[in-house]
Amino acid sequence: MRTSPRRPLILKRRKLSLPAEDAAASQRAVTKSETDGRCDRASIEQHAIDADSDPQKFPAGIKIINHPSMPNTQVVFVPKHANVQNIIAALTAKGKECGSTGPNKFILISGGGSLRQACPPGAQEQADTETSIGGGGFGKAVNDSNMCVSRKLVDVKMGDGMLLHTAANITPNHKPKPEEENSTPALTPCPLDESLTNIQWLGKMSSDGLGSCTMRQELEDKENQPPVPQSLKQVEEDVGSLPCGSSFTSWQESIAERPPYSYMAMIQFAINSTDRKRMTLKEIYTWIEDHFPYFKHVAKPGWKNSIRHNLSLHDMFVRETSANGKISFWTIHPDANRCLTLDQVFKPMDQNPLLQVLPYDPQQKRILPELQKCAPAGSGVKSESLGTSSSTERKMKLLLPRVNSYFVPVHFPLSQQFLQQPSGKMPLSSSPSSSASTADLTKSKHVQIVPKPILQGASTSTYLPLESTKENAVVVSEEAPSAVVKDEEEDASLLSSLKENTSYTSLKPPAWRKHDVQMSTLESSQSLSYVSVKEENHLTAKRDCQFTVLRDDVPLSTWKEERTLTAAKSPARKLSDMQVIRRRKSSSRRKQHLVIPCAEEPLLVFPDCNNSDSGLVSDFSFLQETHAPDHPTDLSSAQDTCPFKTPIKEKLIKLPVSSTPSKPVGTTPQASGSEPWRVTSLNKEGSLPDFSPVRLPPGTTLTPFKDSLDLLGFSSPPFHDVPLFESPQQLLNSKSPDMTSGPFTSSPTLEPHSAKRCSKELPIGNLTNRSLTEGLVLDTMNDSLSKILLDISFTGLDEDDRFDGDNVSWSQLIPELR
DNA sequence: TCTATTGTTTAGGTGA
DNA sequence: TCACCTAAACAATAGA
Ligand SMILES: [Mg+2]
Repeated sequence: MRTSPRRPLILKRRKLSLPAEDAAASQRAVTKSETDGRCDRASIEQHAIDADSDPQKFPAGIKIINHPSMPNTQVVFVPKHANVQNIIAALTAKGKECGSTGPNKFILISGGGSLRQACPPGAQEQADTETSIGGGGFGKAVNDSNMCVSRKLVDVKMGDGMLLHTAANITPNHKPKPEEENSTPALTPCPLDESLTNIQWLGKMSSDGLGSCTMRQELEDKENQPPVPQSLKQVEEDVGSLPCGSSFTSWQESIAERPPYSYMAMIQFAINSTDRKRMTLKEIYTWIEDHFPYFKHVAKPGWKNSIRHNLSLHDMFVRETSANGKISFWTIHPDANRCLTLDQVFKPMDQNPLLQVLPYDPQQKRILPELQKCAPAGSGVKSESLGTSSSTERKMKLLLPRVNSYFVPVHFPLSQQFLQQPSGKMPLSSSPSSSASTADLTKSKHVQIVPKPILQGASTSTYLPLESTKENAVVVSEEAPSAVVKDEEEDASLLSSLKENTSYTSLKPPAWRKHDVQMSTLESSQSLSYVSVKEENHLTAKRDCQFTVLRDDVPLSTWKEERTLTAAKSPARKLSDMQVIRRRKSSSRRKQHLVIPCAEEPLLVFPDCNNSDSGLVSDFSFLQETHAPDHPTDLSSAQDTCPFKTPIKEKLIKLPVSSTPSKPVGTTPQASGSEPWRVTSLNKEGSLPDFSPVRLPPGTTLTPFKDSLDLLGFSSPPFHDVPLFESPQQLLNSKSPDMTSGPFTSSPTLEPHSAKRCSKELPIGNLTNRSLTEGLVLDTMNDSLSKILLDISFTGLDEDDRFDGDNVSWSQLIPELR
């Protein structure tokens, strides 16, 4: 039935001959479940029974009663021994009874009682109250009369903050009147043929009842075996095992709901959830299963195949092996890693008004996960997806629009401190003479600039404006470190890293407060370094940086910072020991030759300004190491080293990355001996290789820049109308009017974030400008890519006595310019 | 040798 | 057309 993964799973309602079930047995079952002493079940049921002294009984002792307080809601008590068929039969029968006017929400309560195992007594009491009365947890049930989705979920508020997703609706788009609730079943037409049961969590289950977990696991090992449903109890246990006190999205709570993330996104989430930004395949499996019970309980085992497929297919996922070659770690290519984590994709809507206007991606039934945030723990914020069939119960607000823009973190090797604040706080104006208040600038200066260019054939490193409008543009290109340090400790730390994968760091409540982030030069270097500074803090990394403010090809300034690697804390360790072992393609099926660390890859130095620069290349280039190529082997195989080989991109840009006949190699002219992928990573539209799980539907334009894309051309000098900033202050005081009206202007907030090894993200110590982080999730890799927004903050310009307003010079800001 | 796991690649389908 | 999903073939590898 489910012919497409995008198609919601719908159980066709069938006429079921409800097997007569011994009422006594049913009652026994229920009673037994009550006497299991699991938290508040008895209380719940008792209360429910009190509210409805005549619960309807269905096969296997399933009882359905009206919710004591919630209209259109019924409580379904599922005895332990009831199987899925029983539940379906009961719901079907109930739905048939009530017809279109019947309750459209059902709260399923399993008789297993294991749900409450983890609940402390106090919490149980609370749960009892909330659940039975229906005011707390039940009250959160979404009851959107306008919702067009066919599924509604009812949360059962658990004692410790957990939410149990248990219910599904029966009648979509129908909000029965209260007086219709108890209508005689036989008297009303039954619309359930189309709708019953969009009960995904049931639908995924096979008809052969509830299999044992063990059996399921055995079969699950065979990836091509159909999934075996788990018992409700097991499911509930797993659900209950989710961390308490955290805010969960429905797919995190429910085994029924498939997470609205692509595999690629989930893999990124998984990998980025670790400090080292790497995971073994098994760890990825585990992480996904832990965070998305759907995959643990419902999804076919073939999802693992898909994971592997994605890992292999997408070039952003790079496999590295331990020094001994026995362990393969999957990492995200530093150029592609935006450090997407699960906690970044949702944020409380009430804390970011901007999000409320953010569009829903019509091309994705699933909400753009990367553009969403979830309510923080305990906030009680229930959200609902923006519009749509994805219809998660909670209100999901897009974090950022799927616009043709994204922020480019700019890493300044400044001795001055950085201060970043939400751009929305920034009274940036379109010109230095604007009304930007000094007071606002006192704390932070933001510059959001630079259109993201789409240029065909662009091949250089600097950003090009998409338009020759009046926008001020700052072009910043920076070399970012991209080395992956490997050493023998990898293996030793494997176990620990395995443990950390299950942490729920991503579930921490988003911090939507401003942070004045400061960093020293050293901190900057460390945090910016792709090497495992945190872990390998004996490394001190400097890197070449190029900072270019362009106007008509005139570089305002550039600097370079020499990057060195030293073994400060571990002198005994030689650099060679820390070489990245990255596989490259090989003839082997388990291909990918071992490659040298990125840090030692040939440096590609782009011209500071080049009309043909796409900016996209810069996006890569500034992330590259600038070491001299001390590994000729890597040089010789520059073509082969392109890790990005998404077929589409390859087809379009002929990236010489393929090791297969279907992926032509070497069709792209070598660009000055540099790694071609760094300079020719444009598809026909000039987009970046797609590292992003976020997709922007063609034609989507949320910023005014889009329309000016066609203004770009190779014949036009970049930043034709871009003023040249004489000073940082001027730069900071200037802002494109478009930006002020853009969707980003009010959103960014700061949140502590580990940013190492993340591209397009400005790590500042352990803190990262939230705006940058969020900006990273924007997909700029597709056709609609139109803009790059620079988010630059200069902290301390006002605090520092050395700086005197507009008198601040670049040389002051950048010591290298002196 | 067998099996399981892991990794790569191709192919086909679906929805927007 | 594209992104994404799913399935599958195939191979390398590790371990029993
Ligand atoms: Mg890959």
